[in-house]
Amino acid sequence: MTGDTTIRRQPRATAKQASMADVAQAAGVSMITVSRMLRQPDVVAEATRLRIEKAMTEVGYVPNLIAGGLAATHTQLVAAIVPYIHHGVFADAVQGLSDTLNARGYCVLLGNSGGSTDNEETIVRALLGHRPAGLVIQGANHTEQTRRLLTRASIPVVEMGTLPEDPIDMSVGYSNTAAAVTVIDHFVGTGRRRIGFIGHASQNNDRHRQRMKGYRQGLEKASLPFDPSLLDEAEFSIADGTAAFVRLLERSPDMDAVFCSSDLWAAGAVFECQRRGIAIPGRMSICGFNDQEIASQMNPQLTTIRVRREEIGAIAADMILTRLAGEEPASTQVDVNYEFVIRGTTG
Amino acid sequence: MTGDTTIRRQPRATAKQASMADVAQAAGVSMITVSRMLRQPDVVAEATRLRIEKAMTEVGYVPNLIAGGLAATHTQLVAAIVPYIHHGVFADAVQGLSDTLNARGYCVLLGNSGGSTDNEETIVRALLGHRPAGLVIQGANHTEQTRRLLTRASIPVVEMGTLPEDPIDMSVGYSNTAAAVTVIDHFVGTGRRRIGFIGHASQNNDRHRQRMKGYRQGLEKASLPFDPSLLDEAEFSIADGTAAFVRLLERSPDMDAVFCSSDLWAAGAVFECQRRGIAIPGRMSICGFNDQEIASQMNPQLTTIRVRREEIGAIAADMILTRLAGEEPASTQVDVNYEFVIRGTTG
DNA sequence: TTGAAAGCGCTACCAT
DNA sequence: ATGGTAGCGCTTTCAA
Repeated sequence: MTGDTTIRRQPRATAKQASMADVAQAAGVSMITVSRMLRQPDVVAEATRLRIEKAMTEVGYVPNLIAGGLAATHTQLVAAIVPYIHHGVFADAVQGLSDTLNARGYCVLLGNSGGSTDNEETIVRALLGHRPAGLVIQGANHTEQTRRLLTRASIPVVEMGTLPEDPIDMSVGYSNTAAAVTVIDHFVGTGRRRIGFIGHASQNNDRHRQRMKGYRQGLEKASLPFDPSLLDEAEFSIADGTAAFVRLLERSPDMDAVFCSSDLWAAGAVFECQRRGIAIPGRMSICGFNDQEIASQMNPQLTTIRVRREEIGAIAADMILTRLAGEEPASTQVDVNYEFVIRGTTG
Repeated sequence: MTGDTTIRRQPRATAKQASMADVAQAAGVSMITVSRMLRQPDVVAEATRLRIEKAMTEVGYVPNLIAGGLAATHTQLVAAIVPYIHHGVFADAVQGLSDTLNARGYCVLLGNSGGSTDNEETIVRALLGHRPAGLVIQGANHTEQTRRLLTRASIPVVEMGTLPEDPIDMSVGYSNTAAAVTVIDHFVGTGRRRIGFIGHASQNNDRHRQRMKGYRQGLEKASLPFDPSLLDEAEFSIADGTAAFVRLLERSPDMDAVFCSSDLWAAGAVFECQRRGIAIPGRMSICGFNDQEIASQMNPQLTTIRVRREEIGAIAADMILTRLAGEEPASTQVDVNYEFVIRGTTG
């Protein structure tokens, strides 16, 4: 709180960590042999290896990946950028990414954009500073500058969660538009005519924009009119879903179905119907998106679009890893597809 | 991509990223001036600064933090280790951590332990290799070797989510035991005598162990017998909560209350009661833990223990940051406390 | 206010 | 199978 100027090297006034040189000395070999043992153990003689291993535990050696990264001009880091890590939908993908990467000795450098493309640009720049070996980013909606940074970095990049028309590099996702059309088809097929839509407010959210597009396409297919009063928006919470649903109901009391671009919002709508005694799916048909756990557990169970998010993360990791191994992935634009899960809230 | 031997400075096939030297040259100053401009802009003359800034955008410079970290022997990285990032409870804390850290120019290096202390040790070692400036870790249950690694690293360490008896360094959390006692007191006070408990199977999960301890203390306080047939375990899902609840009910049909060490399990129990027509809270009183969003949104709303998880992450970040600034946090063992939220599932 | 030299701890590239 | 020598791109003294 005070002492701005005085002591400079106090914070890390610490016993130095053991370096590779220490290990080498303790094992009676040269540094490079230690280095090799770490990266290509087979090349080193059995006896030498044992001596080095002993020396390493003796001095408590933890390899300095920073120095290694500098020397090798590539790190063991993969950057992952999502809007919010505390949203289950993104966290699932990061989990899949992290698990796959960890198994191969890579670590995840995490970035949150907060759902803003400007923040995203800032965070991309910050992460790139750490010279990650690859980068995974949610969505395909980025600033021009972000795209430029990513291209210039000349590292493998994966956009996930969508199928971008103009990908930066690789991508893994599914068609949000097609998924939305599937939902509307189902509503129409079960006799619904006044179908509402709850999407996300942000202009930056390409997933929700595409679902909205699918919603409109679905209506057109069925020659149903597009009515803006059947549209509303929410943030990422159950409560917001409830609020949007309530507004919709006030504006359009004849609404007989609602497509929620998130299970949380759909759950909010279902809970509200229960409170008001609105019959589901008799009077109101409700469909969510994502197949988060709540969807299959609540009563009635939610009809929704299932997306295997951890798999998306894992595939993204594999693509990065393949490129880093100097190979080319079998496919650089992977469609993992979605699954329409019909349950109790529609019919 | 070909030419292995010919050209000298072409190790990676890519257009080289601009370096500080490039910026210096473009701006007509020495490298060190560029370096200074980045770290202490006030020291550099206005005119020089402008020239350098222009040069930086011209060449598209992204500072190499790896090189910087090596030279400065400390990085802009803070490691965060949680059991699973896709569990909302942990993701919330990481979000708070990440936001606070990002604002100060630090990035989060993420590690998942998968809930195993052995994995945790592996991941701690891996993350430490990147020489993070600090490290935040969930819980206080670690292997001896992990503790040793963390101590030897001589960086600020924060254990979060509990109040450890024997902290490695700093900590921020709350008393899981006291929270559990509070819940049992409430059950007893509302006339319950056969109180069940659903905890987590893992021996590595100290939070749940402590809640179990609180459960037993609460029973003792009320002179209620401890009955193992009122105990069951679950993994982290609503469905698991349902399953555990069902088993409990079969074993002890006279159970009149259940304390679930996670809102998800409590939700699973509530949903099951709804299916079976068991009256809540009349016949069955149910309490969760965490106050996740579902708790306040479902019908009936869940009685639970509220913990401000994002705040825990933010406080952890602040403690690390304070230490890195060479100061000592006002308190190194912070109790953020919990809040007992009584809602519709008990009474 | 700016600069020159000397590494940070490791790996790449050649030798042996 | 093992080692020597240069750097990787920056920051840290110390000087000017």
